Parts: sequence; C-alpha cells; structure tokens
Amino acid sequence: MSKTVNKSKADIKEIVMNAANKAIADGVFSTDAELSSFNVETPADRQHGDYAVNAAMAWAKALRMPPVKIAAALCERFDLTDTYIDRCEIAGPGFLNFYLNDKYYADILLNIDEEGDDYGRSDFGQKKRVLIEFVSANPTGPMHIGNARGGAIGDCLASVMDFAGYEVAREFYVNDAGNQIEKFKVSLEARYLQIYDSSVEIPEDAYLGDDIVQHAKNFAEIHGDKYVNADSEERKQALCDFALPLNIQKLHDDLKKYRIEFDKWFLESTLHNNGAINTIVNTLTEKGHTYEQEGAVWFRSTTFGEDKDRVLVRANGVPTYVVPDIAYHYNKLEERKFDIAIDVLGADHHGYVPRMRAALEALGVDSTRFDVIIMQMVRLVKNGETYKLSKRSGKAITLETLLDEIPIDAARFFFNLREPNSHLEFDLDLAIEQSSENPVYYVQYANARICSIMKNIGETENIDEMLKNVDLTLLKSSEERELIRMLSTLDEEIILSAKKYDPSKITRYSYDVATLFHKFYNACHVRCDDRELMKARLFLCKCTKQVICNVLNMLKITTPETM
RNA sequence: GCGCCAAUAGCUCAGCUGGAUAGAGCAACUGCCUUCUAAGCAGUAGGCCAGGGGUUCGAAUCCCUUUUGGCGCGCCA
Repeated sequence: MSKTVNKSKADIKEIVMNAANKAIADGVFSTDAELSSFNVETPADRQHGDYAVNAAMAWAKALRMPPVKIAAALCERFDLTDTYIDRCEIAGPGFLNFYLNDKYYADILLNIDEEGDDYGRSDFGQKKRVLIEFVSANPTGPMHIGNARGGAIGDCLASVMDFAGYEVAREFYVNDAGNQIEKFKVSLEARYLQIYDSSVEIPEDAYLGDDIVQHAKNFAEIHGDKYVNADSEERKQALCDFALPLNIQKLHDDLKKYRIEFDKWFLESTLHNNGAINTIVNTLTEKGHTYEQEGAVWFRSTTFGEDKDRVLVRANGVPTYVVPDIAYHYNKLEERKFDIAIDVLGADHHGYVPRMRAALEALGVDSTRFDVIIMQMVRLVKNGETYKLSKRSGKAITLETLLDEIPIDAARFFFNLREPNSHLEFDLDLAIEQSSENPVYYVQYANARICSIMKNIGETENIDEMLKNVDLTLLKSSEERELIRMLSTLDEEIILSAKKYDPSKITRYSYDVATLFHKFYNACHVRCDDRELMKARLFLCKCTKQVICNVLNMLKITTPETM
C-alpha cells in the first residue's frame, strides 16, 4: 500500500483505539467489555468522508450502549495532531466519518512523482514464483476467439502479479502428441489423398477446417503424388512433420501480433520422450493409487474426493491425456519448483480441476499450489443472433481474423473488461463498427489530453521549472481531490486484482481514472491566471499521466500522445 | 440424475473481505466548444438486485431452498 495511504489508515486505527482506551480510563466504557476489531472503509459516497469507521456499531453489543453514544464518546477523545486526519463527524447509525487534510493529498502526489514507473508496485507477492499457463491452443488448427480472451486475461494477469511482487513466468503448453495429433494426421492424409482421388472420404471425426485442406495442397505442391502409394504411417508422419511446425509457428506469430510473448513453449512430446509419463504411472502405482480393470490402468481418484476413478492407460497400452497433464503439472511444481501454478482454462474444462488436484495430492504435492482461472465461454453475436462455434467444422472466428478487424488495443482492453468468470458477449458487428467508440479510447484520450496540455503550456513556459516547488495544497476542488483519491489506490487495486486472479479490475480502474480526469478537465482549467494554481494542476496532470501509463503498459496497450 | 458457474436498469456489465439514498457504459431525451483535443462534460428518465426462507444492529453481498440459463459428467482433449 502506498506509504501515505497506509499511514492515513494506521492513523485512524490509532486515533480510535487511543480514544477507546481513554474512554475506559474515564469510566465511560466498561472495563470488561471485549472490543472486537473494526473496519476502516472507503465509503461509496464522498458525502460520508474519506474513511468510515464502524467501531461504534461493532461495539454496541459488548458495551451495551447505543452506537451513536459510543461514537460521541470516542469522537470527543480524538487526538488528531500529526496525523493525516483533518476532522471526524458522526453520521447515520453511528459511523465515524473521517476527513483527510491538505497534506495527505499533497503527499499522495509526491509519492507518485517519486516512484514514477514503479508507482503501483508492492511486495505483496513476496517474490513467490508463479507460472501462468494460458492459451495453450491445440496446434492442430488456428486459434479462435476463446483463445483471444484467454490470451488477454493470462497475459494481463501476469503483468498484474508481477506488479504485485510475484516472480512471474508465462507459458504455453503445446499438445504436440497424443490423440489429437493422430486426428490431425488422419485429417491431413484424407485431404492429401483427395487431391488425387476425389472419391476418398473424409473420416467421421476428422478436422474439417480449411487450414487442413490448405496444408495438404501445399504439401502436394512440394512432394507431388510421391506419398499416395506410400505406407499410411509414413505418409501421415510426413504430412504432420510438414504441417505441425507451420501451425506452431503460426500460433507464435499470431500471439506476438497480439503482444503476447511466452517465456517458454513447453512441448508435450518432451514428457513422452523423457519418460516422465511412465514415471507418473509407476509412481502412482507404487503408492497404491492405481488398479487394473478390463485391461486398463485406473487411477483411484475417488480416494481424493473425486466422483469416479479415471483411466490412466487404456487397454491398448496408450496413456490417456490425463497422464501427460499430470506429468506436466508435476514438472511445474516439483521439478521446476514454482510456488504456484495457475492455468487459465475455458469453462468446458472445469471438470478437469478436481481431477488434477486429486492426482497432485496422490503424488504428495500440496494441491493448493495449483490454481485455475475458469473463464466462461465467449458468446459470439452476429446480426443479433448467437453464433454457434464449432472447432471441428473450422467455422470459428479465428484470432487472426479478429485482429485484422479490430485494433489490438481495443481487443486487449475489451477482453479484459469483464471478469473471467462471467459470460462474455462479443458482438462482432459492434466490435468492428464501433471500434472508435471502444472504451479503450476513452482512457487513451485522457492521456492524449494531458500531453496536449503539457505541449500547449510548454510553448510559453518551461514545464520542468513549473513542476518544481509546487504548493500542492492548492488543489482543493472536489474534482481535484476525487482524482487524487483515485490515483492513490492503484497499488490496492493491483493487489486485489492479483489476489482474485482478476485483471479486469485494473482495466476498469484505468477507466475510472480517465473518468475523473475528464471531469477535472472540464471543471478546472490548468492554464489559468493564478500561476501557483496552474503549477499545482500541472503537477496533478503529470501524476495522472503516470498512473494511466503504468496501467496501460501493464495491459500492453499503447499510450498515444495525440489522437 | 449428479456436479461447477451464473441471475442486478430496455441491452452489456460493475458493486472490494456484509454498511448509509444500488452504480457505469450503450440505447432515449435536454443542455455545454471566441482560453488547454466535444473520442469530452453536465442533466432527465429508467430497479420488487429471479422467487421464498434464514443468519444480525444492518444483506444485492453470507447460508438453505425453488425456478431459469450456460458448461461439464468417455479407455475424447
């Protein structure tokens, strides 16, 4: 918490406790009453002061006195010297409403100026190492709009947690092995053979996307019909070796365009190659958590609270997807020693969470170190109708298409505007048509306006000189103080955002700062006749700009100086 | 059938660990540019916080229940 904010809250707690002790000494409060803890809150309505304390209500029962009387007894014993508190009023059912003094507002701005690009950082996370895995789209095809949401959420959460004092790593898990790759191969093979024999049928469960057709075509252009009469396995492998790297590169390029760069692309195949998968099955077996039935190896997950047991190794000897997934999470937490592993997953995978927890517990890993952000589905709306997504048919809107249609800034902001666990309605027409009305511009506009003010005043004044020896206590209007108050809470917002794994809080915060700036802008002219006031307002502008830029940088959204 | 998530203005959504008169944006209506960017600001209108119980000084917020919707419940991933 910002030094100044922190001290102001500590001040209040101390003032109230000292007064309570005095009241006990004076015989007004009974000595045997147990005084529970109380809250120092920020009231929603500014009419109720800067901080509200509920002590009088919380203590009413213990003291057997009406709250208003308790409040009065406390209030007349307050000592406000050397604090950030200007005065206190009793209101409503017994709230103690505290008002901050001029020095408080001035110190907030001095803090921001001093900390600059680091303003908002805290050591809340105690340098704990966090691995955030997100997107992890199947490399068998293009990314869709759900990946766009997951990408924005995961990437911004990583930034938020970094600011909150965690050591963060971003990771993409590439499913380059297993059944879906087999499906990928079969699909490619069918499309390839189709080029030479149109009677070839597409298998029931094949991927139907156009990208598959395109890969087959490109492959045929290079290799011709060389593989038509080859062994099927050989043919499929050649096709896969050709297409898979291209797909992975494409994921890489699209995400980079979306301003997401991962610290690591973890290949599932490495777990198959280094024996990690067998090790997991063996370890679980040694620990007595597996059994055989109908030729398959089962994990007794019911021991760990799951509703049913799970197959680990099929009767045909091939492990199910669960095993590499367990191996991967074991790798994150035990081998690479991350303190926390967070997955960003779509709601259709929520059933997977207890399963993974059960497996980790079975392996002796504290499963509370594993957390999942469940992201509800994106509902695509086009022409007022819900657009049914189908990955298999390849009809989903791809990330690439999306980014061609709407600006990156708008997309990143939009997908981070709602909390992950809420259904997101994405109106395609609106997104494309109204991109100029996207709220992101509202925030960027506040920054551009500040730049414009600086430029304007800079034409006749030396800005650097103007920002020295400023009397910040001149900022007394409600618009100025509301704005400062909002600026003061950046680190708290970031911490809350990190705690709840909800980066959308920070997005909305940037919007709130912009709102208060626009209000200030309309109510108070920075360039004014009172030179000292002009200097103070200029300083406020500088601090506002700093906060907006810190947040937009976190979201990886640009901060243009003119719009 | 079982489980997870949700239900707040006409629409899309906020509402922090329970607090005072429930808030934005969009859509509708009315004002504000001869000093810093109108991508802005001010105002009007719009609500039985899905229904019903409970917990307490106090509930949109916590618990139970009903209803409605989304998503799961494979030797698919």
